[in-house]
Amino acid sequence: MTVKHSPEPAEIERVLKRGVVLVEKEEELRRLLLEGNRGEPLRVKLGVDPSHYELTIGHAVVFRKLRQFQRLGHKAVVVIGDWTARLGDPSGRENARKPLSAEQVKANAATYLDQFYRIVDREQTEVRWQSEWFDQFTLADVMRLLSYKTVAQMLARDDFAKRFHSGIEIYLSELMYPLLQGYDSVALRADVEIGGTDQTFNLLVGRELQPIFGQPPQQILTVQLIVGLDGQLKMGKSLNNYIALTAPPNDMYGKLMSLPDHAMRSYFETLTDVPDEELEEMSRKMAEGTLNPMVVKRRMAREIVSEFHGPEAAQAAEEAFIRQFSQRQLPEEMPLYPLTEPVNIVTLLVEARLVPSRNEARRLIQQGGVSFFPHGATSEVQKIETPDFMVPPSEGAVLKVGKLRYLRITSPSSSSVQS
RNA sequence: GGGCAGUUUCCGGAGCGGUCAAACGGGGCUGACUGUAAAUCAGCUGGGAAACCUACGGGGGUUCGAAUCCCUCACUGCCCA
Repeated sequence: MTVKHSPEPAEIERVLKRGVVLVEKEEELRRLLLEGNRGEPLRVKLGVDPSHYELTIGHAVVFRKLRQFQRLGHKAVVVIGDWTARLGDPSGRENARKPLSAEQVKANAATYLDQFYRIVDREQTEVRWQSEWFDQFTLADVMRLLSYKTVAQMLARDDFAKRFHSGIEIYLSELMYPLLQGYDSVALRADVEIGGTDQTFNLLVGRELQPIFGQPPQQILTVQLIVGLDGQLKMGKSLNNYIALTAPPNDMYGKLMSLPDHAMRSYFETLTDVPDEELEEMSRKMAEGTLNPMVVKRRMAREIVSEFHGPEAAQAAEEAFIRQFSQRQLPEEMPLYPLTEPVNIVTLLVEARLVPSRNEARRLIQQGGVSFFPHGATSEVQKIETPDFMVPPSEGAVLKVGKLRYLRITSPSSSSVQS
């Protein structure tokens, strides 16, 4: 692997600006990217928290940035934070987390990397584990590390400060977190570290630690965190406002369409390669009222789904979306449920797992949220008004619960004939 | 080491012996409107057909009856040393 000989300045600017919030010493990083690092690829570090493995498209923002570095010929260095996972990332968190078993960490890391390699080039990636160096650490090493930072410096970090002032507990182990993560940069001789804006403090600690250990300080670059489906809070699994990185195309498309308009710009910037000039123009036209935001959002959804699943899948997802939601037709794909004899609606909804409890099913019926299409797409809609309704075992009949939940009835005999 | 305050349903937070599955807000869900947007309006939001069961940090008690009183254990915050 070699560094690109004459990297395009425009490409470099894109790496430095697009979706980026902060570059510490931008000039230095630009120079490294332009002139190279004495012929060596830069080692671009990303810390991975193996207590999470269900990734969201929010993670993809950082991954894409990493890939941009790779395209310039640089090397991704991934650190699996098996030690820091035991402390729990204090970022925006309130409760201590249970420590994970070694096997769990390993399994999580494997799942994480599978998803990671959907975006980042495996060949240009080096994977390392914190335990490689921290298992060797002695108490003396720990003490030395602790002596480099003061309490006041640690409390400068805004989430610590907030917790401290509002009387929420902060464990000493949590205070170690930035130091351990920072030391990773030393162990790896990182040239650059990237992360979300919530990692800024941790990245800076790495930068401060390296010179103490006789290394040049890493450059740091943070990318925007995208907001979740609610349009307010950052996307996260615990907030249940996320789109999974592995979400199937139709699901991903639909969720993207449900984003509030104001979130579109940052999604475009961080998850697509649509040029800035085009984005400017779209913003302008929307402000003038000559361009319908819905059209823009479709473009956004298409571009992003295409990033993860390719253009054909994106196109198909768009068509399915328009059929189902704009034209209010039934979706083509839905779960099947075999039925041989009439079954009570409440029982069916629970057994088909469309609803978590019988009370919930009854509530939905009472609220007019359940409807029935006796003959599938071609038939009339029938609103179910009583929990005593019996669902007939008619092939192709469809149940709709709320806006998104569907079930198609099949009769086992006929489906076996078909197959 | 000592003193004080606290631990409530998904989250925040009321409740201070029965009328508590628990006010209110947030979130979520359903419906109306719509561009599956935002905003808005209305309703619902432990399980069970019901009897009733499970829930108010853990355990034990007092009482006809406890989220509410007592003891104890655990955890957290604050103050003094």
